[in-house]
Amino acid sequence: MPSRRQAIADDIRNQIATGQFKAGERLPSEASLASRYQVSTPTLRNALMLLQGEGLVEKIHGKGNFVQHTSRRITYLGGGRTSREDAAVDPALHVSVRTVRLQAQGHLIALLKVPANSQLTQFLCIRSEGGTPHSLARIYVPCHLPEAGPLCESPSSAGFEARLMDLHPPLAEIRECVAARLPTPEEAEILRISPNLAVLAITRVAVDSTGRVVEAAQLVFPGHRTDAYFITRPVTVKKRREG
Amino acid sequence: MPSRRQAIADDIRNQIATGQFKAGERLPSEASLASRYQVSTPTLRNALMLLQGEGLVEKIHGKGNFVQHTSRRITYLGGGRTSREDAAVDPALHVSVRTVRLQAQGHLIALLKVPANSQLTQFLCIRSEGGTPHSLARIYVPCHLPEAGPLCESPSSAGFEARLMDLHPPLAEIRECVAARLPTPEEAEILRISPNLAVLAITRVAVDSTGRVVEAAQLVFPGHRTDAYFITRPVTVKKRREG
DNA sequence: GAGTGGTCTAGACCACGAG
DNA sequence: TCGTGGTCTAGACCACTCA
Repeated sequence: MPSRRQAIADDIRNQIATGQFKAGERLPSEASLASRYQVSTPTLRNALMLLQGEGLVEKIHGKGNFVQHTSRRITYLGGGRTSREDAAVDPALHVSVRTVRLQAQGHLIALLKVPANSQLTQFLCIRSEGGTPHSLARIYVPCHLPEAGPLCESPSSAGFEARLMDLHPPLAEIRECVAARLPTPEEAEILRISPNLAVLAITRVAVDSTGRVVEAAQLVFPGHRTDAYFITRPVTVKKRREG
Repeated sequence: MPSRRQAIADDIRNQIATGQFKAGERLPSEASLASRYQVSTPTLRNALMLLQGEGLVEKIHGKGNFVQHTSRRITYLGGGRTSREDAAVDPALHVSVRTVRLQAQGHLIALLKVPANSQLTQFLCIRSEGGTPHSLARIYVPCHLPEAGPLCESPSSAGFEARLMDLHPPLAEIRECVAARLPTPEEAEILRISPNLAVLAITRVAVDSTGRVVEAAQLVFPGHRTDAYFITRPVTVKKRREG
C-alpha cells in the first residue's frame, strides 16, 4: 500500500507531466492543496518534498511552490575537467571567491599530506546562476607551491584547471570521493536548499608526479539538481591468465 | 539560532563520541528520549534521522535505535574496478542474482544505444553483508554479445569485471554518472533504509573500442554509508599556449 | 501482549516576501 | 499587514519484533 504522501506526489507529478501545472507556474498554497487532498499540512509538505527531491518543484519561503524549469541541472565533470558552463563563457554564471590563509589542522593534514600548522590558502567559492546558488567549493592549496599566488586573480574554474595543467612537476592523478549526505545547516543556507534534502559532496585531491598534493577541494552541490560525470579509460593490461 | 532537532542531534552525537553511548548499543526508546529532551516525538525522530544520515545511528523497526559500528562504510570504485570486499574474497558478503530477459524500452534504448525492442539480459543483483543489504544493481547486457551467457554462472562483481577485461574488441571507456536522490519506495524497502534518506545512484556505461555499448548498469547504494571513489590520470597533453 | 519505530493528524507559532 | 512556507506540538493509529 503506497503511503499517503507518495500518492499525492504521484498525482501532482502527473499534473506537471500533463501540463496542468506549467513550468515556472506557482502551485496552489500548501494549505489549499492540503484541504484538496484531505490531508494535514505536514503530510502535504512531505509530498512536496519528494517532488523537490526530484527537481520538479522549487520551494521559496514566503512566496510559494513553483514548478521547476526542467534541464536546469548542474553538471560536474570529474578528472579535473571543466564543464562548458563556465563563468568565463556563460555570463549568467557568477562566482564569488573569498581567500583565506590558514594553518593546516584536523582532517586537512591528512588530506593534503602536509605537516600540522603549515600554511594553506583556502578559496571559498560560491557559484550562482541568476541568483540561485549552484555549488559551494572549499579549495585548499599548500603555500609551498609557487602557483598559489596568481590564482586569486583568476577565480573561475578554468583558472584552477589551467593551473593544474601547467604544473612542474606535472599533474599525475586526480582522486575524487563522492558521497551523498544531508547538508550542514550552513550549507543548506548558502545553497538555499531544504536541510532535509541531500547534497552531493565531492572531495577532490590532485597529486603531481612526485606524489605531492597540489590541491584539495571539498565541493558541495544540491543533490536534486546535480549529476557528476566520470569518464575512465581502462589501463590497457595484458589479458589475464587465470585458472 | 540552531533548530531544536539540530541541538538534540548534536547532544546525542557528543554522547556517542565520548563513549556514553557505545557502538552496537541500543539507545533509549524514542518516547523516553523525547521526554528527556522535552520535545515531541516527531522532533526527536527528526534528530535521529540526522544521525542516521551521518551513519552514526541505525534504526530497526520494532527493535530500537542502535549506535552504528563505525567503518561499516561501503566503497564503490569507479572505472570498472572491483573493490577488495568482493563476494569471492569475503564470505560475509552475499550476492543474489536474478536474471531476466527483456526487450529494450524507454530510456534503456538511449542508454545502451540499441534498437527498440531488441533483446536484453537484465541481471538484478542485491548485495548483502550479514543480512544487511549493501547495494542494488540492475545490469543490462545486449544479447548480441556472445559473452552474455556465461555471466549467469559467475554472479560476483569479479565475474562482471573479468568479462569486461576479456572483450573482443577490447573495452575502451567507462562512463559513470553519479547522482544523489531519494529512493523509490521499492529501493527503500530492498535496501532497508528510510525513504527520507538519499541514495547514491550511479549509472555506468561500458563502451568497447568500436563505440558499442557492452554493458549498462544502474547501481543504487544507501547514501549515508557509501563512498564512491574515482581515480583519473589526466591525458598527457602538450602544454597549452594561450594568449 | 508489551514495546518498539513508522505514519499521520489538526493545529500553533515563527520567519520570510510583497504590497 | 497579509499570505506564504518552516518548525514544532501532543497525541492517535498501525506494523514490526520478541518473549
